[in-house]
Amino acid sequence: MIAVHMETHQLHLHPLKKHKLKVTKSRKALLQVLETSPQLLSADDIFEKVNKHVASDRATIYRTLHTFESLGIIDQVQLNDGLLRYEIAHEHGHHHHVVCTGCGVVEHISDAPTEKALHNMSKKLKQFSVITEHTLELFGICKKCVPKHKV
Amino acid sequence: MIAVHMETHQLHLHPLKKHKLKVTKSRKALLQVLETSPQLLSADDIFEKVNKHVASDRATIYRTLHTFESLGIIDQVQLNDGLLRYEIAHEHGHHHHVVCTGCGVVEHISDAPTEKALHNMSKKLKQFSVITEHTLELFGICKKCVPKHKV
DNA sequence: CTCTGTGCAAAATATTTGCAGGCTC
DNA sequence: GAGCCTGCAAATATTTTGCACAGAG
Repeated sequence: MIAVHMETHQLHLHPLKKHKLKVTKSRKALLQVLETSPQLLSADDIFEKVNKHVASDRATIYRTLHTFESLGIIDQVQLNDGLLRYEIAHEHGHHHHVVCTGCGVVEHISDAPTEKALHNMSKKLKQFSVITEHTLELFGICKKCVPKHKV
Repeated sequence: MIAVHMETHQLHLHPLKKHKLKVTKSRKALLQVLETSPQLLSADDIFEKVNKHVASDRATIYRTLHTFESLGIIDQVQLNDGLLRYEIAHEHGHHHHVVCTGCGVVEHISDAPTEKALHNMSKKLKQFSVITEHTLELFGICKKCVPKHKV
């Protein structure tokens, strides 16, 4: 148990020290919030959750998010509501999300056949010769939320 | 030529009369702008283009976009910059976009193999049993813009 | 003439920036 | 102690809303 705790602790501090960022309460809390969230969080979601632990300011949250994002500690995701959402950066590179419209829980996906189909399709385009990136997000109802919809 | 012009004219008026909306200068101009644009346009893009033809107000543009969207005359698209963009509603149902990061030109795509791959993938999800929708946008450089990037 | 649509102004929402003081290293 | 971070407040950007008047049907 102690080992597990220490390991988790290391994970929090590591990204900060690695990038020569100062370890502050606000930054630790923000990382903690993102690391433990099963959902993608907006800046305001993060602001509220962080403030349950430590007093912080929206400006600080926004600045911290920018800093972390440009250093690759976290990733931005644009869903269909116009708000930027954030998640801890995945080491495993390219992936997409399935988002529950009931509770917001997120499942990560990385599907070779889909990527291959996209690649094939891109070769058939009339006006384009180079595709540099793509966004793909799925929306559905997770197994825990299905019962609620049946009621 | 006259027939073509009349047909175009009919296309502008038709969606408005069909939904019992009053035909005003602002609405005609907004439809004209969207119909003739090779790009997806933001509210502000539309505001500026409309105002080259007729004097209009941002509030009117926003209200008109909401009205048209809820009646299915136009579609909203969320790209990766947080701004909602609009296009004339396509009769052909489900489709996606390829957007040139150079000039913004858009090509529509509707690819059966990709949709099939997505469908297959959705069956493999651990936490989800129902997928209701998805967003998919590709970004690249169109053939006209490729030379500019080589310079 | 009636009622929808518009312009103007103010409010609401989301994000950014300047500056002085506080905290990490 | 030096310089990065933060809190506060004000600025900016985008979208929404209230209201009185204008214009389409």
